[in-house]
Amino acid sequence: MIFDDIDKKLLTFLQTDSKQTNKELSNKLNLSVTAVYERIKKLEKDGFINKYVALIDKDRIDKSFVAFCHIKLIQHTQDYVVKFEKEVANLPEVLECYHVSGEYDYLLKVIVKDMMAFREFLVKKLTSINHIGSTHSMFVINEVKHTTVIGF
Amino acid sequence: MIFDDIDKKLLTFLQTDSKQTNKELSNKLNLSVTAVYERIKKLEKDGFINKYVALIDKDRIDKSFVAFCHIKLIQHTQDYVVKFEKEVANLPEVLECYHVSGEYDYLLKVIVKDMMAFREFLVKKLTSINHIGSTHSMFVINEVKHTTVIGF
DNA sequence: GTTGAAACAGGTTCCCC
DNA sequence: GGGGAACCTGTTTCAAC
Repeated sequence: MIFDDIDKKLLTFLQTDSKQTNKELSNKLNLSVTAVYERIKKLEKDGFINKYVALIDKDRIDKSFVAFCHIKLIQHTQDYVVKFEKEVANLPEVLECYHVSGEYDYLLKVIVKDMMAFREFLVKKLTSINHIGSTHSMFVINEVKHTTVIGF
Repeated sequence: MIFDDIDKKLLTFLQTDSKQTNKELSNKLNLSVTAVYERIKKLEKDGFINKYVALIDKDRIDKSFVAFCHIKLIQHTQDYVVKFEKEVANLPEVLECYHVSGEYDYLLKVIVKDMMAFREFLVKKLTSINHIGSTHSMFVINEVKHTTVIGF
């Protein structure tokens, strides 16, 4: 299949604002509305576009506290790993969880109301998961950049 | 202003899939289409919803390599900090940049094609920014969870 | 890939309760 | 504040080039 520079531009536009009309996009891309429509459908069908979502203001809904948690497991048997990953994925406070290289096994991005809520989360939810060896948390002092737009 | 449980549910639905019709949402929320429409407009106007975007498959566009970089600055004068943050924010490979507590000053989420591209990025772009003292990179081995949905 | 037009669906407005 | 119907804008399909 063909995936050209116009598709790349189109994806960039849609990653920035998915509520633009096909007419607006057709102007920016110097294409007809029909061509834009067909390209978008192709990008959706071929799995380039996963989904369309609303991004909300975390401060506005009282989730201003962001922290990153390093986690080390006690053991790394298949059983332990699978169970840990499953339980972590089910925690709504955990937006992201990665298995990473380095001293620790996992890196988690956690979002809660405030420091107190974070303490709650850490004690009641996170460390109550079995198999966790040690954790190390970093608090976000300031968000310098945060985008969902992947550039080309 | 009022921000009730229905609004919370609505935000959760929109964070998951913003292409749902108001009719579908009205069914899920047991409201009329008009009520859904007005609530969404209110949430947009009041800044709860920042924007609507398309989320794309990073592997599909050859950006499969994700790394987190810890960065320590040489100095922390206002000048240095402002300049560093500005330059980092301009790098398209950097999706997220946080000023964090702990041993290092910043934590960056970087996305590129592969390990070689990451090396390029590190040597040519990141460390060519002045004022950087030291860096420490963690590579993502596996993405266990990655969502943009902030829960209530 | 383009244009134009027709058909349709959904968003938007208004008036009612 | 919510519901129903009319209106209007954008999407979708299709034809012909």
